[in-house]
Amino acid sequence: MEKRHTIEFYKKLGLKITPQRLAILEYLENNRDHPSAEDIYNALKDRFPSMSFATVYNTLEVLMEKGLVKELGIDSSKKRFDPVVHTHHHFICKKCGRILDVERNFEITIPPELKDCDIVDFQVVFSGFCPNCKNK
Amino acid sequence: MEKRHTIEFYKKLGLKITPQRLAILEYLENNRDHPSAEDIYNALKDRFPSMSFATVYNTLEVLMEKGLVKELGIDSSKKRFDPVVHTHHHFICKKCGRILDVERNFEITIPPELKDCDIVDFQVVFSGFCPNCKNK
DNA sequence: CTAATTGCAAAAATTTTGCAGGACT
DNA sequence: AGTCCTGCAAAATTTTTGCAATTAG
Repeated sequence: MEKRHTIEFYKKLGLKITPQRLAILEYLENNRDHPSAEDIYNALKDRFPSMSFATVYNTLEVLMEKGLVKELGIDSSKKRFDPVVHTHHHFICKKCGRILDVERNFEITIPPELKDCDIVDFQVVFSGFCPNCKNK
Repeated sequence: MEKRHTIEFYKKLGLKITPQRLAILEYLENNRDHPSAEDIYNALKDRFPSMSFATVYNTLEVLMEKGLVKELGIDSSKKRFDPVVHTHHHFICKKCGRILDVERNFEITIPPELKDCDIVDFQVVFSGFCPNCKNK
């Protein structure tokens, strides 16, 4: 897969490169855990003890504006972020909250009751219990 | 449609009937706005000035345990609740947050990458702009 | 009478914001 | 140099919790 969260890519967008942002980019690159803001913060605070939530949220905000990250509303307890922005689908574990990717093409036609809406996107969300949780 | 949020139904589940709960039941009955806890609280505080969030959340909790209400993880800014629990799908407006029901049967087979998961449910979430917001 | 429920208020958890100082181009 | 970014702390939102008083069955 092509690297997208790179310095070059970032510079092209006219964004300033800071060590904190680079670390966030690096953390997100190819990340498939659908981290929350706190996950990102926790993952980086060792290397950047001064890292603040403001920076994490600010960077995520910028990345979302540039289309490099999507906010997920799948986990009702907190926002999760997905650096994989092409259309794909998800599974969420009702017990541990783990979110898995589902890379599949579902043939879905716009339903008639939404004919007056401007549909931008759709996604399928499966829910249930992940392999780790299903036998407990 | 059969009434489900009735006193009889509620009593059968062994739950105590209080005026507050009745008001919440009545508010939810046939509600298609996918209200948040605050929406419910606001809708009822005139009639029940002493109504508290504890009661709203507590009642929703109980209703969820009994399978009469589902928590939606569609609106990433807050939890929304749906008194319509049979399988159906949704559209959310990216601008105003309105959630519309989509009553359709999508033919979706469990994808291979989830073969080791215990899938309980799935739903399709469309997003975009509702009729009110799409031309602004 | 007993156990469940309410309301209040405090706390917890998550996200947003203002602003001064600092870093990037 | 000028603008954007960071970090801190405070605030705003949403949700949860403990507990005493009340109420339903």
